Amino acid sequence: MPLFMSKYTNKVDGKGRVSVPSQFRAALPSGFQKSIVMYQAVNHGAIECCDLLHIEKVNDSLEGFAPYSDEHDEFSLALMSGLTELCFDGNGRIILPQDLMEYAGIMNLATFAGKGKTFQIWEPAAFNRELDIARHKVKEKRDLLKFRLKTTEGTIKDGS
Amino acid sequence: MPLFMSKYTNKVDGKGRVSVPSQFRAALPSGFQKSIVMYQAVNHGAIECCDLLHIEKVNDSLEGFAPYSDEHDEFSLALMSGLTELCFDGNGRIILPQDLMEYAGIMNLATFAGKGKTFQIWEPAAFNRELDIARHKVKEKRDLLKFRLKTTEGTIKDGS
DNA sequence: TCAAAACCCATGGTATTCCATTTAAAGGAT
DNA sequence: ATCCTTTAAATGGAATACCATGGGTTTTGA
Repeated sequence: MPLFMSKYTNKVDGKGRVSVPSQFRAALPSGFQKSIVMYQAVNHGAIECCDLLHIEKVNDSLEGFAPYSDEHDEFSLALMSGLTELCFDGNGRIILPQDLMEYAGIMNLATFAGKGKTFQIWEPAAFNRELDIARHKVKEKRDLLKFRLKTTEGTIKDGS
Repeated sequence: MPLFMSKYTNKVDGKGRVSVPSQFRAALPSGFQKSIVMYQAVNHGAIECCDLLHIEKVNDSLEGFAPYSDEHDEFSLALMSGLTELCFDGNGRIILPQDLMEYAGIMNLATFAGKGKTFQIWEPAAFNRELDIARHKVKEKRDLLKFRLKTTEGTIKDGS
């Protein structure tokens, strides 16, 4: 499974265009390489991004709720209405929506930060601050991370 | 699988015409791109919309009830009699029915909000209020959402 | 006959596509 | 390792196509 990793800072032009790093584009699942989906990150002033396949899985999981239930209504509205699908132009660029740029405080530069199955887009200075904080948190809590091993059956169990 | 996502606010002209966002029209299943079906949202003062294929599936699911049972009677009547099918004009617009506009409190602007397999049409201010509520509910209930993984056989089982 | 709906065309703005240039990375040879 | 060549990626700007919107005209059906 290809993962989003490393970080890249690219320019945002007057139209709001940015090049998505080619490594990130290459990490998109086959059949889903035409676009990415983005939304406000829940815990930070940043843009969170993933591929459309990931969104389809989330949507499928909504079927766990009865179709006319309050929960289905609340989750589908809150999750799906906030999404934006952006297709790449011929050069691998997207146009950042105005509201998301403002939410993240992005002006002329955008930092793409890999997070594994997703990645984020930050205003560069804000990203550096947050990265610093995250590293300190990880130092404190490092013992909490446990490796999980995949068995051949595809199920998951705790490793040693 | 195409999904309705993101949100768009369009004008309603004097004739009650609105452009359905092109992204939503493009998300309609092939063979069902001439019209959409709408009805009063069950839980809110909003218009709920979907494609005709979706309605056919809902209708199929009514066969889970015995043909002359009370439930079959109640559900089929309640769900199907309130539906309105609206065809697009040459520019991708529909004419909102008067009663549904009043039910949703829509005057000059209409907000289209994607919900995955369906979407809703709201009076813009009412939508913003409801979105805020829905987001809070989701934060409280977020543990209820369980990812569901499709197996290669096409059946669905709970994942971890 | 009248109003509502369907159809048609025109416009302005926005988003998409295309091409040209610059910059950076990768590979080979000295 | 250094320099040069080659390729790919990122950037800038212009041309094009699409879409939302407004208005008008014809058709439909009550």
